[in-house]
Amino acid sequence: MNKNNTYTNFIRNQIDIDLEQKLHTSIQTRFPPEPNGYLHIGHAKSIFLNFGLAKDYKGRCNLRFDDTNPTKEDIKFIDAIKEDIKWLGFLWDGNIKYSSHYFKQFYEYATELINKNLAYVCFLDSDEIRTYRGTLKKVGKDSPYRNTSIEKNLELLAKMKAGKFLEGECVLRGKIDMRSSFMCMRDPTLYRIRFDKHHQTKNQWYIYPMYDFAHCISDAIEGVTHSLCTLEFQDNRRLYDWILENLDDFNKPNRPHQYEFSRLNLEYTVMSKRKLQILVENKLVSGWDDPRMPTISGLRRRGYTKVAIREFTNRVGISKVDNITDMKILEVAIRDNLNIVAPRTMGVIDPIRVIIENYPEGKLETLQAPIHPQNKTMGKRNIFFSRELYIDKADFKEIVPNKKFRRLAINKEVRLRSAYVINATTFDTDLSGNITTVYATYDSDTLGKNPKDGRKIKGVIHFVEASKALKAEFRLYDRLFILKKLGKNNNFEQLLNKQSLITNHGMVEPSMANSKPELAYQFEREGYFCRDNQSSNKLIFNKTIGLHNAWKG
RNA sequence: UGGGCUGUCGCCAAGCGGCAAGGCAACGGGUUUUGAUCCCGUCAUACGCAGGUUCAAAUCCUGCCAGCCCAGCCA
Repeated sequence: MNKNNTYTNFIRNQIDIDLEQKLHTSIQTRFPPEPNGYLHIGHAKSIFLNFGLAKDYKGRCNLRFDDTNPTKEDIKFIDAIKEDIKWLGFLWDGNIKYSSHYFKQFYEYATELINKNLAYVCFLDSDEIRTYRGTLKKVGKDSPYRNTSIEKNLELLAKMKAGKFLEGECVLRGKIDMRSSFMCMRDPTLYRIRFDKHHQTKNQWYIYPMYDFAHCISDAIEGVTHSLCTLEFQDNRRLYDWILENLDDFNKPNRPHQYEFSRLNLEYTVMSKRKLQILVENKLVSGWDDPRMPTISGLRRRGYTKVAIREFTNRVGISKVDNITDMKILEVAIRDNLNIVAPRTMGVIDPIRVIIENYPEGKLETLQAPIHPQNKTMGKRNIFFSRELYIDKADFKEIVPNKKFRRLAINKEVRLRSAYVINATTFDTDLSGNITTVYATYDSDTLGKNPKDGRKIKGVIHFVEASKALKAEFRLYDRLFILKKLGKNNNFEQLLNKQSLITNHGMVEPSMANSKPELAYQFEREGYFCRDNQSSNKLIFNKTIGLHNAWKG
C-alpha cells in the first residue's frame, strides 16, 4: 500500500502512464485460463489483478479460454473454471471468449505472414527441429525448408488445414532468426497438426495454433491493452511483439502490450496444475476440491471466503520478485474476515463428560448466549445447561501444570462460557487411565456475573449440554506438505503431511442443526469451521482455520 | 561474456536523486465471560557486495556476487 492507502504496483504505474499519454482512452484486460485443470489461488491473484484493474480504471476484462490444444483440454474444466470465477464475484465483460473462436482469423494471419515471407512449412520432425535449434550457448541453423517459395508454402499450409498431412509430419514456423539469443525466436512453431476432436470446434480443424501465435492475436482482436502474465513469459514477449508488429491489422502504437508479474507461491503447498493433478489422479487427496488443496474450490469447501482471498491477494501485492509467501498472510486474511462475519457457537471436538454434582437431576435450563460478542445486532441464541455436560479433553487436567494454566483442574474453578462457574472435585478414568468423566460443582450465583465474594475467575472454557448435544464430525486440516518449499526435483508425493487431515467425533450445540454448508461459524476457543458442502445431511464440519493463539503455556 | 529477469526488516512490499511507506510475523502493555477480537507502543543509521558521479544515491554509472526463467509440434 502507498501513502494514500491504496495498493500500487508497477502495472498500475504503467497504466497511469499510458492513460496520461493518451495511448489508450480506457483499458482492457483479460483472464486467459487454459481449460486443463482447476483454478488455484495463484489464478485468484491473476483474476483479482485483471478484473480488479478493469474495475478500478472503469475498463473491461474478458474471460477467455485459451483452448488451443485439444489433446489436453476438457469441457469439464471450462465449467469448473466458470463456477470458480463467478464464486469469486466477477462477471466477465460480454460473452465468454475462446481462442478457438478465432481459429479462422489465426489462419488468415498465418497466411499474411507467409505472404510476407515470414513463415514457412517445415517437414523436419520434432527431434530434428530440436537439433537444428541449437542450445542456449550455441546458435541454431536454418531449416532446409526455410526457403520454400511463398506460393508453395501457401499451398502446403492449405493442405495442412485440409488434413492432407499426418500428425507430426510438418508444422508452420515463423521465419525469424535461428541465431537469436531468445530461443523462442529461432523459427518458432506457429501451427501443428492434431486430429483430436476439440471441445468447441469439434472436428472442424486439423491444425491448431501454438500459444505464442494465438495469444497475442487473441489479445489484439479483443482490444486488450494490457496483457498480464507471469514471469516465465518474459522471453516470449519478443515473439508476442514480433507477431503483432508484422501483422498489418495490429502494428499500431495502441496494440496490446504484455507485462509480466511473479506468480504466487505459498509455503507448504504446490501451485502447479500438473502437480495438483497428480495429487488428484493418485488419490492422494479426495479431489480437486479437497479442502487441503490450494484450489479455489478446495479453499471454498474449506470455508475460505472470497473477501478473504481478495484481501490476501491485496496484501501480497504484485511485483516481479520470486517469492514464497508466508501462509500466515493467508491465515490472517481469513481470520480477519471470519471474525467479523462468523456467528459464535460451541462445539466439543474431543469430548469428556462432566457431572455437576450439586445440580438437580432432571433439570434443564435454557440460557442465552450472544451470537457475536462485538456485534449485538446479530442477536442471541439459546444454549442449555444441566447436570451432564461435555467439555474438551484438553480443558481439564488433574493437577494444574503451571501457573499460567487457566482451565479446569481439581480444585481450580473455571467459567463455562455463557454459563456458570464450576469447580472440579474428582474424576473417573477407563482401564488405560484416560479421563472419562469429571465431577464438579457449580456456583449457582455466577450466571452473567462474577462471584459475590470477589473471587476472580480467569479461565473460560466452552461446553455443550449432554441431552441436547448433536453428534458431529470434525475434519481438522493442516498443511498439505511438510516442507515450506518443495525442491525442484524432489519427489513431492513423499513430502505430503500425513497429519493433514485428522477426523474427530464430538458434539455441537443444538443451534447447529440448521447450519448451512460453506457458511462460517466460530466454535468458540477452537476456530472457524463450516459445514462440508459435499455431505449435506450429516453434521460434518471442516476446520477452516484455528483462532490466533498467543498462549505459550 | 548465450540471453531474459530479480535482489529494500523473518515473509510480502512501496519507493523512480532530497533525509527508508504499509501489511504479516515478532516483542512489550491495556481491555475482555473466547488464552479470540479490540486498543496502545517497539521493531531497517539502512536498501546483495565493492567502487564511482553528486551538496545529496535504495534511486544514476561501473564491476562483481546470488537466485529465477528460456533449448515442447505445452501454456
